[in-house]
Amino acid sequence: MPNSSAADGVRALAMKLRARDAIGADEEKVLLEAVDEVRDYGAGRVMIRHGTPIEVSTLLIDGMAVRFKDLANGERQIQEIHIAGDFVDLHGFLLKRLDHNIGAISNCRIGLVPHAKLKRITEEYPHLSRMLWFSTVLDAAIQRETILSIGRRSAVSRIAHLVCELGLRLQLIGVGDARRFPLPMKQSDLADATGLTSVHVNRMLKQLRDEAMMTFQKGEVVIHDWERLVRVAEFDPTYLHIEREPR
Amino acid sequence: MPNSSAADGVRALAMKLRARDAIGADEEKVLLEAVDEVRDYGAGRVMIRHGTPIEVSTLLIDGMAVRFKDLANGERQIQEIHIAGDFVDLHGFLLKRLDHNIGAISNCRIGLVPHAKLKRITEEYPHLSRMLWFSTVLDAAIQRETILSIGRRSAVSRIAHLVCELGLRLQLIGVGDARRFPLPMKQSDLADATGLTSVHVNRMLKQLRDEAMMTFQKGEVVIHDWERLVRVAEFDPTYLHIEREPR
DNA sequence: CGACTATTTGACGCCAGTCAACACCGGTGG
DNA sequence: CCACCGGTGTTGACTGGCGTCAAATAGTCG
Repeated sequence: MPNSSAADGVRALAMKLRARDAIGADEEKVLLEAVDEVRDYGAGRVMIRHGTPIEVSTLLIDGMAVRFKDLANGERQIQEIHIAGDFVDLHGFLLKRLDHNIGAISNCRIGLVPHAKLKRITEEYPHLSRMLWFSTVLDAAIQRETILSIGRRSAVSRIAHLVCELGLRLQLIGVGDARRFPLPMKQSDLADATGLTSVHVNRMLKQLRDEAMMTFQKGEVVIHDWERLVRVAEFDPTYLHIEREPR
Repeated sequence: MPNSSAADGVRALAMKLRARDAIGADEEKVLLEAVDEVRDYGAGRVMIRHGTPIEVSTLLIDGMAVRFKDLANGERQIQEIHIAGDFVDLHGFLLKRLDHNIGAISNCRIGLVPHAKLKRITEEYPHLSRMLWFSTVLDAAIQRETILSIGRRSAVSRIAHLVCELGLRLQLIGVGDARRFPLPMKQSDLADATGLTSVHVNRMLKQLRDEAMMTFQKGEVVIHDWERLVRVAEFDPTYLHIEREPR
């Protein structure tokens, strides 16, 4: 299990937000104080099940988690991939119950933030509230790009795009670099995230490897030709809104 | 062009929100006062182009609009369909520039709300702010369901699902009923919304017609067998969060 | 070493895409 | 009133990208 603390999770969140606007030390402190409890989940576990009323939101402190839904025939669709510093179900503060599941891809450590504390933040810290709001609309932007990927991009392109996005998001919280980063997903997870089958994901990964663009082995992505990967993915990071603006 | 007023748009928004929580007359008034200007756009026009910095948000007063992105090869993906009462780019308040385009499907009338006024709302009306926040996370929930549709549902199922969702959303704002509602989209629009081609959309519509589930002609949907349509779509409206809760 | 899970590869099938022709419909102008 | 026209919808024949099925290989943990 990870050995990070709530402070590490909040730090990752702050890094992510600071790429978009200034966050004061006081605001970071408010966030840290909002974390009530820390929990661990093993890889593969479902951390939150859809439909259950919730009164806390979940900050991912360490590990990789996903939001997903299942269909009756057992097919699964991953709707967003989350990394440390992501407030996985902050939207649950408004929704009161989730419409999807949240699963641990790798071993995960999470911090629980009671909605009562979030409510107090909305009443007392307007700017911080807006930044939390921002983080939910950023998630939505990422999900919209996923709609484009799955709806219109080819299989190779979808995988390339997913890799570009995750590489960039991980860099923002100080994990990995432009050429190499950890990705603890199975090929079947990638399939569920891209709307493909694991067999076809495997074929596309081979293609990307054969064409010397990138390698994905043993939970690590190595990018050999970022330029070409970006071109194949039609990756345009605008939707990640990496710009410091007063928000 | 439509002949509705800003008040009609705000009323639709209030109806939509009141299906999820109580909204006071005072709060509705604040919303109405936030609308600065009303504009019309003809069907097919692009109302907001991605990338341009924005300082107002757009309330759809009348008509049908979509968020969409294009790929280099000219393919288009519609990411969400909007109806009267939808705050089409409320998230632009936080994002400062949009990462997608907003287009008018039918003739549209919109109300412009300056971000300065939204900011004041976040500082003075916490509950209303949370409801606006809610409406952005509701959009995100709808977009997540779209990811599931496009990623894992069959072609017929995607179209059936889209129809079920729109029927329900329109009912909430008092348009149409459970058996019949207006849908001013072309088959090619449906294709762009479902990640299919217009030819295949046509075939699936024929199938739904032949099996006496629903008809879509001349901009109107008539549902003949709601039960069966829901089953084909695997439509579960939980994700629309139609429950009054203190938020 | 053995059991299990994940990855890899090949052969084959099908759902949806492509291409193309034709029908329909409302609008416009002679 | 009809000829024409552009946009949209409809249909058929054919193609192809990705899915399915299945078996072999590699990696992991006891």
